[in-house]
Amino acid sequence: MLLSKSCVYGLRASLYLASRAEQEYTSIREISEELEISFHFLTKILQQLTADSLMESYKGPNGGIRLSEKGKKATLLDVVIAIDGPGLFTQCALGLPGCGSSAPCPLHDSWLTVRESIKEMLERTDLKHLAREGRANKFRITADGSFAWQ
Amino acid sequence: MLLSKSCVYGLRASLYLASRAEQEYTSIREISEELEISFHFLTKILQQLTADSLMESYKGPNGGIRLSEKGKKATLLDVVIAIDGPGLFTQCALGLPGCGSSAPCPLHDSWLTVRESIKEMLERTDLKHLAREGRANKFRITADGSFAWQ
DNA sequence: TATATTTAAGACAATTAACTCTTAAATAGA
DNA sequence: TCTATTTAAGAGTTAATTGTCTTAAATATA
Repeated sequence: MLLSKSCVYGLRASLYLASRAEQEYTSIREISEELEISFHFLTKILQQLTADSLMESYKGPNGGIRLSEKGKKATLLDVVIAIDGPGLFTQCALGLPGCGSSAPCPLHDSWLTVRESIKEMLERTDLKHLAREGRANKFRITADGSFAWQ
Repeated sequence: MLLSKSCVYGLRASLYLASRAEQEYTSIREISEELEISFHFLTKILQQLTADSLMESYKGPNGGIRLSEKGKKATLLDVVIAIDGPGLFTQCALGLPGCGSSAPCPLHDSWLTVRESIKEMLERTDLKHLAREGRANKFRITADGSFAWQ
C-alpha cells in the first residue's frame, strides 16, 4: 500500500477537521465515531500531528483538537510526511541505498516522475481549500459515505 | 512503501534471471548471494512466481530456477501482482471501500491518474527487454552496485 | 545404490504495524 | 473544592510481515 493505515486515518481526520467551524475544538471521540476509527489509536495519530504543530489540542470539557494556523495552510503532503515520514519521496523504488542518477536501478527515472506526481497530488491544495472542495463535491471520507459536509 | 520487501526481492531476482543465459537453471543460492537476500526467504518468494508459472524450477544437482516462456514475456507488473496482489491498482488511496466516480474521496481522480502511471512504469517493457537495457545501461540491482550484467 | 545437491514445505522466531487498555494530567463548571 | 470531561502517555496485545531453521522430496553423478 502507498500509505500506512495511520497515515490514512490522519488524512481523513485532517479533512474532517478542515470541514468544521474555524475556532472550535472538536473532540477526538466525535471524530473517531464519525469516521469509524478506533478512538485511542486516532488519539495517538493526532498527537503526532499536534507534535508537528499542524494541530492544537485542549484538555478538559469542551476540549478537543483543531487545525492550527499552520495546519490550515498545510497540504495533505505535510500530513503524510508528519506521519509516514519522507521515505516515499526520497527512497529508491527497489529500496537500493546507492541508487541515484549515476548508478540508477531499472526503475529510477520512471519512479522519479511517478513520485513527483504523487507529491503533486498531495500538495495540490491546502486543507482549508480542500474543505471547500469537499463541501462543493460531497467528497467521501467514510467507508459508508455517511459523513455530511457542513 | 509502494511495494513490499518480498515484492522488491522478487523483482530484483527476476531481473537477475533475465540477465542470465537463456535455457540455464540458476541456483537460488547464487541469486541470494549475489543480491544479498536471505536464501530461504527468497526461495519462498520464487515459489510464488513458480506457482504463477512465471518461472520454472528444477531440483537436484545443476538444478535451480529460470524464467518460463511466459516469464520472459512478463513485465514487472506481472511480478508485482503475483507477489503483492492487484490491490495497489484497484484500491482507493484512502482505503475507502465505497470510493468510486459516483462518490469519490478527495484523492479519487488524481489517484486514478497516478496509479495508471505506476502501472505504465511497471509494464513498459518485458523482462527480456529489460535485461537488454540493463546490460546497455549497467542498471543497479544490488545495494553496493556489485552486480555485473553479462 | 549411495551420496551430494538442489528446491519444496512447513514450523518457528523476530520485527513492525495496528490496535487496546489503563492511568495521569489538565480544565470547566457545579 | 469536587466531579466530569477531555487529551497525554505509556504499557500491553494482536496481527501481519519478514526472516530462520529443519526436514522432505527430487535428481544427477559416481
